[in-house]
Amino acid sequence: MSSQLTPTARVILGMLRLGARTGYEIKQAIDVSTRFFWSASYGQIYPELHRLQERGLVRAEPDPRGAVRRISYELTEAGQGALHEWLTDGGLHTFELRDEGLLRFFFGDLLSRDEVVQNLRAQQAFCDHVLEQFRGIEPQAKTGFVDETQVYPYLALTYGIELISWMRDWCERTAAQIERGELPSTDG
Amino acid sequence: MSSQLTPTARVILGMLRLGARTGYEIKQAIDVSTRFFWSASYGQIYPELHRLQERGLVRAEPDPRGAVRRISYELTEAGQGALHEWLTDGGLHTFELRDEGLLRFFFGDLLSRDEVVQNLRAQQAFCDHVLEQFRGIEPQAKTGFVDETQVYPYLALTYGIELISWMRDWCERTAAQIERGELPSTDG
DNA sequence: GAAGGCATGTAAATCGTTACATGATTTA
DNA sequence: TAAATCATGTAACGATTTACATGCCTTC
Repeated sequence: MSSQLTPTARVILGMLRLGARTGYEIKQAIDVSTRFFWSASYGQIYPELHRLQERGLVRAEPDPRGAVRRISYELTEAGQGALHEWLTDGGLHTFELRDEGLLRFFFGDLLSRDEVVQNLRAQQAFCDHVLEQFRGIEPQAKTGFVDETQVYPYLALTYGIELISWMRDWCERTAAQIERGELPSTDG
Repeated sequence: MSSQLTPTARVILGMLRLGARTGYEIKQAIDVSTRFFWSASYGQIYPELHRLQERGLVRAEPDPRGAVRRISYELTEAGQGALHEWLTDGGLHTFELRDEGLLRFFFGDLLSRDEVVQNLRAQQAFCDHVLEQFRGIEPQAKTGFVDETQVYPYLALTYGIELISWMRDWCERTAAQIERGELPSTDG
């Protein structure tokens, strides 16, 4: 068994350890960094913070910054232990992909050549869109998302950029091949 | 709005169109093909088939092959229409990734250099494992998963092989860089 | 005759998103 | 003063996995 931490607990503890303090800050950090491979919504974050507190993995205290009601969290010893244990347990890890573009491509035999090409162009455009988002994030990532002492978030971003670039290229290459008639298509 | 079809309905209709007949056959087809980017379990497939029948997208009839109780489905006109509509609606499509290895890497600043390298090696081993599975599928894919007239399922498989190979390479490259000390690490 | 695969299904639990509700503060 | 943003939360819904239940058929 790999870890007692729920999926959302894993990002939460990690983000707290990197310097995020409130549920709101955790969500912000996720939205500019891990959301492409590990997302979470308020509907998960706030209840999970309560559960983590009950389990003694985080400590909560009202945060007096400004006058807005705000709750700050930090890891307890047990929380740091659980986080480190998860980060180093060699066990099997979640790897899930849900790619509707690829599913459509898989069913390409049910489409005309033109329709397949159109779908590939749409996927390519989607990749371009994601790459734009990534490049918008780059400056923040270089100086650290949560505070300025981290380097791995930026490396993870470059991974994302290279990966999506590869996908984009594949779409382009494949669409071109189909247009040139190098790959068949059955019907419409 | 992209499509009235639930995620599971999309594979089901597609697989039926490619030649699968029963819920069992659909599940088998998924498990050797789309499951890496679009999976489904019996707990979804059977209820969804009932719902699709109620909506008039599939037609059911008892299948007399052998003596085992067995229910065959085929697409109705409406079902074929809905499938084709989904396959060609240019709208936004689901693209979701959940990658725990990458999340661990993202939190690499919380680990020692050695621990990060170990994680990367584990990810690399995971990629090797997936590639083995893919290569085991290759012969079936060449001759078609559901029947022998399709070519796109095989192309989707080669996509998967190239993609995972790229990931594997990245793990290797990055682990080597970290070992050579070209990338820093904060702590343990 | 036992084991394993074929075949269909349900119930419970988990996980996750979306929409909603509330209220304070900051900025235009 | 209106709009946007900060900040916390809940309820409803939808999607998915897992475990269970059943029974037939084939092979050893």
